[in-house]
Amino acid sequence: LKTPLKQASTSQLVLTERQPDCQPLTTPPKLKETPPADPWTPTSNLKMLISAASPEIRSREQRRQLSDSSSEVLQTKHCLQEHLLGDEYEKSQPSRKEKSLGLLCHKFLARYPDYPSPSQKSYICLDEVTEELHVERRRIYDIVNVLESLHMVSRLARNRYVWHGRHNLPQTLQALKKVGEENKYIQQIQMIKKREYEHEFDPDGERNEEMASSFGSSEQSEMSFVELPGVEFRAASVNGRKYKSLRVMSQKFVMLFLVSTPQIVSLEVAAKILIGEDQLEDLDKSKFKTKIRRLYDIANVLSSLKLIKKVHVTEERGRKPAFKWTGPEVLPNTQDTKLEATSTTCSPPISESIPSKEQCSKALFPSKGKQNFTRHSSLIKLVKSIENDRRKIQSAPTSPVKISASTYQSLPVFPNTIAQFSAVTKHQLEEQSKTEEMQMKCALSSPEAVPKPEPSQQPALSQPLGVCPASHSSVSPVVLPHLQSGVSYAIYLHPSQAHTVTTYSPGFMLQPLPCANVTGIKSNNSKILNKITTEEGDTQRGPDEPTKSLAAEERPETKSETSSQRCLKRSQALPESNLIKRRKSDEESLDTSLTFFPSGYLIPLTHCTHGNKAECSTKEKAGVCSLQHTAYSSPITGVIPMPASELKTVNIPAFHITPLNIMLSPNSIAAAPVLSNSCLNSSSTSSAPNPSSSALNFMLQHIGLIPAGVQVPANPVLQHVPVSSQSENISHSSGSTNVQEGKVIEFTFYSPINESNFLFSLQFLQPKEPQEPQAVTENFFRTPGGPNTEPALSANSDGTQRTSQGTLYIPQRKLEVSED
DNA sequence: TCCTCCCGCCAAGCA
DNA sequence: TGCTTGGCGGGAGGA
Repeated sequence: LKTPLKQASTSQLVLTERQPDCQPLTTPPKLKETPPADPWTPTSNLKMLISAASPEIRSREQRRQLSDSSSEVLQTKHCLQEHLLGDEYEKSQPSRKEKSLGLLCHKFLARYPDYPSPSQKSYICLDEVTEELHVERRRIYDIVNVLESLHMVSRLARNRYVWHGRHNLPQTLQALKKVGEENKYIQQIQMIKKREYEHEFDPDGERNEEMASSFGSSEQSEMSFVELPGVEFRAASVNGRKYKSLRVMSQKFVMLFLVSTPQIVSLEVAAKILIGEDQLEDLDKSKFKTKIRRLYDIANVLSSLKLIKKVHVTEERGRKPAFKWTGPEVLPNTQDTKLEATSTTCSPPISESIPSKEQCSKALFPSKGKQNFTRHSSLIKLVKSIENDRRKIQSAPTSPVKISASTYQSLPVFPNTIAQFSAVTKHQLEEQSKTEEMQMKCALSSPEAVPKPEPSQQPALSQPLGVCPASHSSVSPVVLPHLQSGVSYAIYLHPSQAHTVTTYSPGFMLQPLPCANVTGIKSNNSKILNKITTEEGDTQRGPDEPTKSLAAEERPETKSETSSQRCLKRSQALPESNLIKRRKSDEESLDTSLTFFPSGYLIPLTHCTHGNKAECSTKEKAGVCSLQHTAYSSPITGVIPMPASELKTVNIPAFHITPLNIMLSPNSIAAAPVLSNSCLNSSSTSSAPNPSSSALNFMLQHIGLIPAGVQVPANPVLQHVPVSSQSENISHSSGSTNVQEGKVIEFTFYSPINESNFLFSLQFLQPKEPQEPQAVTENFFRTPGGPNTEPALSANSDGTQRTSQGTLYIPQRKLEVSED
């Protein structure tokens, strides 16, 4: 409500302007001329009193007042002040509760449906809202920012937002929970509580230092904004303030609830964590108070959303205000791939809702920004650690086992593993780019977060794919001799891309990488690559713009495209074009034909699953995959499980297959399978390290091909089938002697879990005809049916065993999944 | 007295 | 240069 007090403040300004001789803080002189429409009579006076007592009447009256000239409002105001002196006047003012942000948020939410029809997008005009709710714009920002953090609204343009309602809430909460787990909030909360006990009588003493160390150990220094596919955060202004944005605070506040058990978070703890993430060295009282203020703001909005409610917790030190989560229960992350957690710094400030492919391509790289890329020791350590953890679990009795904080982190929460994997990969990639040597490696990832569905429920391939054979001779996945039936995975790579990944042997991994373009990455572009990589690592901004532009370019016009997206597209048309221009300019300045695609991310192929054929079919045709689909596949790897009954095209988001540098010990070569394929370079085999058995076992375990704890023999037998395939369909023929386009390397291994053999194959495809960078970009993301694309995925069944076969096609890259 | 949080200043940055 | 956005903290109402 635009309260009389508010009007007073406004009126004073106006009065000062219009009546320079009138002091703002003094009671204005009684107006000699009363408004003709509302003469100041005893009746009107009574009316005013009633209005003041009744918010509804007052609101109506205030609306009328707003329609009047400001001078009239002033006059009424001043008259009221004169007639209601002292306490009377104060009593006429609405109480603070009536002006609370929570109540205002209620009013705000009442304007929009919880679940708006996609066809009826609600647009929020801040001017209208502020006028109708009679509040300052500033207050609306507070509400909108929190709502935006939950993806209930998204900024469309200046002064304009789109109302999404609660459609995105489950996904958002799941994403937040995931990120919260990764951010080790549980440990932080425990640490803070521990500190409170230890320093009960030393509130200021050494706590800061210890807090800093505890937070520093987890390196949670960056605020990030968790995004959802299709609901991209578009900061009004890309500036440093966004790191302290109410949005980010809101998300992190919610994370605390989602990871806590019970889901009660005190403001004090929340503030400390937020401060700890923000500035460890400034744990002063004023900052703490400010944080608390903001948390109250957020809490008010969340309370209005009925996501939390105020409670009090009584501890040794007294009664503390806290909030309890009353929102929907967020189940364990079984569909992480639907979610996205991206640092705000990575968020294109002007991109519109980056849909499907691009979003998907990001999704496997859960937030936390650059620390993901800077904090790591080595993959070997990681793998060993995970293996040890797994062994602990495997060997543990059924009774609960106390897990240390560190163990906890790496163990049950697979996304952490992936994130660290990615961090390692990222880091190593940077080094790769510096040395201008890259080599394909085999990698994979992706443990099943949930029990694998029954075959009846999941008739097709359920194993996540993520493994792909290396392009080089040094590459050698584990292969077992059992070839009863096989599942083949093939990743088709553009030769020009393949030749750029030659340094470190083993593997691929879907990971963030400013990489690849249709024309390939030239070796002499390492500087460029390095530059971009560095930018990404340091600021997370390097790949932003390409991401945005590409996302915009790839965005298909589909039925699924919401009106808001269209509107957004319109509103973003200019920025996008600017980005394109800028990118083209950059390309020109770099004197390279390369088109750097946005930083890729592990792809949530679950986005593109086939779970709902009817639902997906139209979108698939248009190149858009529903993000709502339940996925059978790994959230990490590139597997697209395909029920045999759904032999049809499935589009997948664009993703990047990039080399994963697995730090391998030289002796791991001994464990490498023997590659007899002549197309493999034997010298590379010996010169480049191969995946250690532990690493391979880790990977195989995580893609669900072997049970945890089971070790694949270190001397697998590789069976490869030379394949020549210039076409984009899989065919088998003789191989050649070089790793060139059209060459296929295949190998198999037996999965005791699936009781079937898996055949992995790698093929290099003939590049498409050169195109202009601009066009290339378009083509890269062109949806199936486009000139350079073909059905992304197909599958079939032989009826004898779980069988699926599919070809995941990415321009210049092709991933085939087949299972016999 | 402390909790709660309204309120609006004012800076950043966009158009 | 004006406007939008939103960080920030004073300070007042409420418990």
